Amino acid sequence: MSGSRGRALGIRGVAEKAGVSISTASRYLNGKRVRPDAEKRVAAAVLELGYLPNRVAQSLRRRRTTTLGMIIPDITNPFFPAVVKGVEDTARSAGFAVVLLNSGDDGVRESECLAVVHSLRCDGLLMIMAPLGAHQLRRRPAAPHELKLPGVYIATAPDFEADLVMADDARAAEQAVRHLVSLGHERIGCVAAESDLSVHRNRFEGYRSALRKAGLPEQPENQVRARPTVADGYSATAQLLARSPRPTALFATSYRLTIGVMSAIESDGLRCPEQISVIGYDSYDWQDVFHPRVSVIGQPAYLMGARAAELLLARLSGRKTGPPERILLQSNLVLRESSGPAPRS
Amino acid sequence: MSGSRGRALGIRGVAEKAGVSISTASRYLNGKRVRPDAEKRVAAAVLELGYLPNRVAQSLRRRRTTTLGMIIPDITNPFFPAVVKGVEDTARSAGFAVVLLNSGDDGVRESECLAVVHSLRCDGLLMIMAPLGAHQLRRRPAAPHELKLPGVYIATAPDFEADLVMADDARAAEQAVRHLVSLGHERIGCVAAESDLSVHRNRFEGYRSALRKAGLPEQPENQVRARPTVADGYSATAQLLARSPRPTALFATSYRLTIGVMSAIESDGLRCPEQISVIGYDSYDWQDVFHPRVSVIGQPAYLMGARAAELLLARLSGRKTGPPERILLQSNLVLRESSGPAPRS
DNA sequence: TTGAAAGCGGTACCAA
DNA sequence: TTGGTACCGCTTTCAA
Repeated sequence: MSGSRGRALGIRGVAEKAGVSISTASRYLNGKRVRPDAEKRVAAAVLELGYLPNRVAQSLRRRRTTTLGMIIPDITNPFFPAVVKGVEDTARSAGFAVVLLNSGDDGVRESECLAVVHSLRCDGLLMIMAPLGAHQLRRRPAAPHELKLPGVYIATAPDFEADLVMADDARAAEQAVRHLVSLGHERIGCVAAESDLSVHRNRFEGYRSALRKAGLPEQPENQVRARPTVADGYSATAQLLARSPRPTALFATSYRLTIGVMSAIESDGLRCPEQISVIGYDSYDWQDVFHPRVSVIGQPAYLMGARAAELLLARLSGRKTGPPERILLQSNLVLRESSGPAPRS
Repeated sequence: MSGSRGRALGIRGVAEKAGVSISTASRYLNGKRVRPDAEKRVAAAVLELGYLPNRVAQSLRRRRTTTLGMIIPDITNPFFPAVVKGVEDTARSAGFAVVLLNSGDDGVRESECLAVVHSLRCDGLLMIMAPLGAHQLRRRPAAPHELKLPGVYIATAPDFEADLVMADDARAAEQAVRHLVSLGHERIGCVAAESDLSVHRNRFEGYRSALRKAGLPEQPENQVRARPTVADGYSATAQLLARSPRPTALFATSYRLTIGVMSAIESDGLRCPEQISVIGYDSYDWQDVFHPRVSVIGQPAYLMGARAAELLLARLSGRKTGPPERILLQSNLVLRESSGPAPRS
């Protein structure tokens, strides 16, 4: 009746009830051939006892846990859930469970997370680096590659060779700004995340590159860096808006910054896109319905997670060998209504 | 130099290098008293070897994994990340890691998740039930309480006694609708999640209760149920809006439904709140900046996760005993601009 | 094919 | 206090 009455007996109990040796039970459970009648008896015993193998014991013996660690800055940032989902879905299809750790945008906590993953003996690691203090990673506990822990980095590249899945940030940013240029904007500001992560550097470079290619001046006075929070995005934008002449378009390099930018624009009583255009980062369904409908660069978040997990799994199974791979996924420009023609001066 | 060169020797290696027995090394590592010089030598060996205890082995022997399973419908629904964070933060402070599983709103997958948690021998379970097919939970693998797996439910109550952390959905919904009434609305529609989960039932009941207490008619023609997706929220709302006379206010019982409702309203060319008011569910920072600024009921998501984890941890440690506890947390009505006076007919 | 037995890396009991 | 050792539950030789 019940699947787990009394103390769990383990495989020993199954073997006894089936009248076979532990070895035979184990073999059956692992899909190896056993004599037909034994097969039936073991199967029956398993069912009756509601037996589920103890993965802790399996892990100890097999020296693999079929478990993946995933370290992310903060699940509360809406970009991450989709990549986590991508990871989880593909990991689970392969029988792997994932342990999720939030580093809290903090380099030292990130190191602690790494220690947990190591201590748990996860077979592999999916890592999205923290924006602040990522350099800490180079201290003890060591970086993944020093731990010889198979790992793939997501979204942002570490400063050593490693498997990596990232979006084409520079290209996408450049395209976004080029679009602004094509709309007639000449003073294009940038509210950039203050971070030494490659993601953010690349986005900023994409912005500058677009300016350059368009023959527009460097305009450092229209660029400002901010910690990637709504509040800091707001004040950074307020600064920019105070300039005279002020920019007619703004590019924000992260989700929270985008919210901050829009908020500051509204506070200033500016109409978007009539008086000022903006293109932000990361795309969500609510943006299709709330105003101003903000134009953004959308990242293939789910896919990034899925591809990263696939690569890691392939590495673990030995299906894939060779030098570190770098997978570049395409972002796409989602044009909504916050980007319009430059106002005539 | 390196923390993990060559094959890991384990505690055995530490003991050897320190010139003590394995037992002594183990004792030291577990904070028990050992003779002072041994203490120093072991500490040095640990450092030099970069030794980190193998939690798999510890778990097998101690029969506890210091690991929590957490099953949620879909991390991609923005309500969940905050509760996950609450869980993770408090779990980690207590030395617990959390394994995150998405049930995908699907009852049978939810059962599989449960099997994984069981197989992994997680010490406890945090469960947010899936909206669809939750009844499946009563099949094999059994429900948590049948597995004798300590667990606390979050957000929605199972149909048996269990530790539980939930928001005061009925009260909050009633308050929201009462507010609409106080604004002069009489035809108040409800776009309710089609689900037998207690969360959703309670919200709907809160709505009806407010109507009743206000002496307003039942108006079933203004109520519609929809699967909790943006698309279904949209079409359900479209239906409601086609009625004549149409409702002057709408209450949506979930986040995605709220988006769908706003979208349908806009498609109909209705101005909100001038022509129609709405109060939705779940509060996010972007709602303060994008229009219409939607009024919603905000749940204490992070706190729900944190309290649930606390309770579970207390249960595991034996600090807390006794009958199932039911923790009720307060939601709050966030009035923004989508709720205004009823239009004069 | 099958069963006995040796571990996997720790913990904890027991005698010294 | 310390060291020797059985054991946690399962996998995997190895010999029969």
